[in-house]
Amino acid sequence: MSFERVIPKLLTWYELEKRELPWRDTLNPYYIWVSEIILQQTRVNQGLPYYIKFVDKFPKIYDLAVADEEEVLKIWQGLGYYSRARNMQKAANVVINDLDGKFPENFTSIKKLPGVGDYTAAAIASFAFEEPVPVVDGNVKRVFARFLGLVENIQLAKFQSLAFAHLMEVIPKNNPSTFNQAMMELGALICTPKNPNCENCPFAENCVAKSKSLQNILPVNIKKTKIQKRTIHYLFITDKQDNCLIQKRPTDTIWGGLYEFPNIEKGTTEFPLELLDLVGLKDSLDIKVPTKALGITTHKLSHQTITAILWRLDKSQLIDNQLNNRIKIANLNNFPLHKLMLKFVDWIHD
DNA sequence: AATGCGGGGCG
DNA sequence: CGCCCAGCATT
Repeated sequence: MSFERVIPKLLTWYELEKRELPWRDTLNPYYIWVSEIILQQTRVNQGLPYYIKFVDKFPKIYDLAVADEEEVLKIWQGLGYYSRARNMQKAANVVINDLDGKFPENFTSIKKLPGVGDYTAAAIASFAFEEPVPVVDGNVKRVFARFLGLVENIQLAKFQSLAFAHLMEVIPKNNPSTFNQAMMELGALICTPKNPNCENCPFAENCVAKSKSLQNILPVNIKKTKIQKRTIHYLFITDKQDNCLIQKRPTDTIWGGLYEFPNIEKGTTEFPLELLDLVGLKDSLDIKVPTKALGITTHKLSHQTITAILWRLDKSQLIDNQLNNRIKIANLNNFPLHKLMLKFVDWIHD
């Protein structure tokens, strides 16, 4: 069974079962772009409130281009993969400054924008401009592998290009956007990673995986991510005027561009004296080193498990150096903070 | 081709 | 507790 012949079944199913989502109500490439970036490696339910906040704060691409990076990161706070937000602002500036404010209108030129790869370029080009180029995301790869009974690892670039090439041949020239949406929707609602709902699948009679009872074996999805363990000591240091010190993370690390308390990474559990260096207290002789932490927590990410220890120190006066910003404790929440920092802020306000 | 990059929800 | 999500940039 060729894929092409079951497309009508897919489209019929989609019209009946599709979800109402705000970015499906627009042809504005800017809004579609925003939604696609937010949804990268992110579930619809998680991304939805961020989409609403984002387009409310930056209704036009110009608003995004001229915003402070910290404003953008503040909207993005808690969503993760923060390079997405930084790249979006770069791309917005490319459009405003180099492209005369006009969003690019075809796959190849859209893909040149920072943070836009094959998937996102295809999504925007098809949804906003009806260019017949297939989207190949995790959903589509899963549907494709099961339908054809392919046993290759869907994580490999080879599989990606195979699916792209194959779907490029069959994607309808008429209304390719609906085809793309439908493929992803099928993967999200029916052809799910675990326990796919084959009884209600429009492809049920034609699916190789189902005919061989391989629905729960396929797709082969091998990614070897070794989870790294780290311990980070954070310092909540304050003065008599209710100031504290925070610093900005460099962009080439986790949480790039977000703010946090001064910190160092060290495997031990007692107070690390190196923390004093960071806040200009290296030569102070009158420091009473804390023996008990204010709190300790385990922060789990998909690629590392961080043991975070928060230490509290009071000084009559704080020194803000190159590294640190001295801010009011009450103003912490004006800065973009990662989830671990938000945990700390909760502790402090308790 | 492999790795780093968040956070959350589900079985 | 492991899996995986409307992926991309970098090496």
